[in-house]
Amino acid sequence: MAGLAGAGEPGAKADLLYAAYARQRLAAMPPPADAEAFELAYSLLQLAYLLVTDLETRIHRPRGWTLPGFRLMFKLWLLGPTQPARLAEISVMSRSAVTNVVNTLERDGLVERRPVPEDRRAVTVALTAGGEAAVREAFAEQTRREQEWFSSLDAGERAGLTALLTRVLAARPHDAP
Amino acid sequence: MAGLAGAGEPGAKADLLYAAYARQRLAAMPPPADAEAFELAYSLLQLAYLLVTDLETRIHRPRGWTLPGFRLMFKLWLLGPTQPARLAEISVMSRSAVTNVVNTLERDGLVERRPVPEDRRAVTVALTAGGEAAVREAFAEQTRREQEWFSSLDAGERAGLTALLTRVLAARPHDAP
DNA sequence: CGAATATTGTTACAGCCATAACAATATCCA
DNA sequence: TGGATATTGTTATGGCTGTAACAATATTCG
Repeated sequence: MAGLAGAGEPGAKADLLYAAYARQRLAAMPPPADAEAFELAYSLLQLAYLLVTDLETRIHRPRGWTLPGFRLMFKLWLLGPTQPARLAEISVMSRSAVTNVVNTLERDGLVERRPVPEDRRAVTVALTAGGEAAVREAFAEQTRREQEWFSSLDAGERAGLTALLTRVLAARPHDAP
Repeated sequence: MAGLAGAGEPGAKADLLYAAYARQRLAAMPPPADAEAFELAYSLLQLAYLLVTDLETRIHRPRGWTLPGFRLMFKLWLLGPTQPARLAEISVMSRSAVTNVVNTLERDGLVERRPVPEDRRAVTVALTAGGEAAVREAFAEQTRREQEWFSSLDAGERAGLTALLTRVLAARPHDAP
């Protein structure tokens, strides 16, 4: 507590001060406490959370859209009309989550559901013309903003970061999603 | 589409196949498309999402808790009784989100709200005995699981990954959260 | 062929998150 | 001192997420 209370620097971010403090406290604890594991997981989750929040509030919300909606539309943009079950699989999401996102996108005229003649249970989700325009517009802005976020790393460092993340992703625990 | 349709390997994860396909498609597009930026942001967000989902479903939900609830209790464990506004600040969350999480934790007897004599608007959130036991238990399990997730990297690589993430976090855009 | 099983999409429910508006209280400063 | 301003926590509303249950349809296989 005392370690954090000081926290004097004017531009200092509260989340970084907390992380440093937590790391130091955990380093003084016996196992299973693991200061390195904490710091890695914390920085990963925190960076992802901040990036998501930033993209959401800065790019998508002002247009009346959402980041999950954009990510789904982006997949449709690359893949063409796709069934919800397939979208859920490549997004590693539940089918009901896909249903919800598609509902709001459809309500706003960005995608449409089409029946599948060969399978009367199934449905295909497709971008409308408006949806495609929305994807193009948001995609350009989002790319620009992502570049800003990682501009503190040079190209080699960015490649190294991507490589490490990709390796962890590919080697994820066998009983993980 | 054709590039993804094949996707033959039995153990292949659909999200990784999609990422590889998207990267390849973007690489063939003119700017502002940026395949490297996409791959970096995608792998970061995807890894964070999968890790969060895994911790949530494997560790916290089975005990009737949630990951956001745990993260808040963990902060209380390190910091002691803390005001919601301060928790919101170090979590980079809205105050209403803190209110919601505290509500369910309080309902389940894991934390309690205490009035602050010096400021009649304010409140302090504190762990109960049950809450502290819950934190200790979940903390040990979560640390173990995090170690599993990153076991494909050696200690030096993990440190390098942490360093890169920390740098991006510290140098985040000035107008970002 | 037909019954058991699997798949598809949806709904109901609960939790988290954000924004906006609010009442209560505290602080500032003219 | 007292009115303007700021802060604190909560509520309302809407979107995303998961789990579980469901009806409709497809597939499997005895």
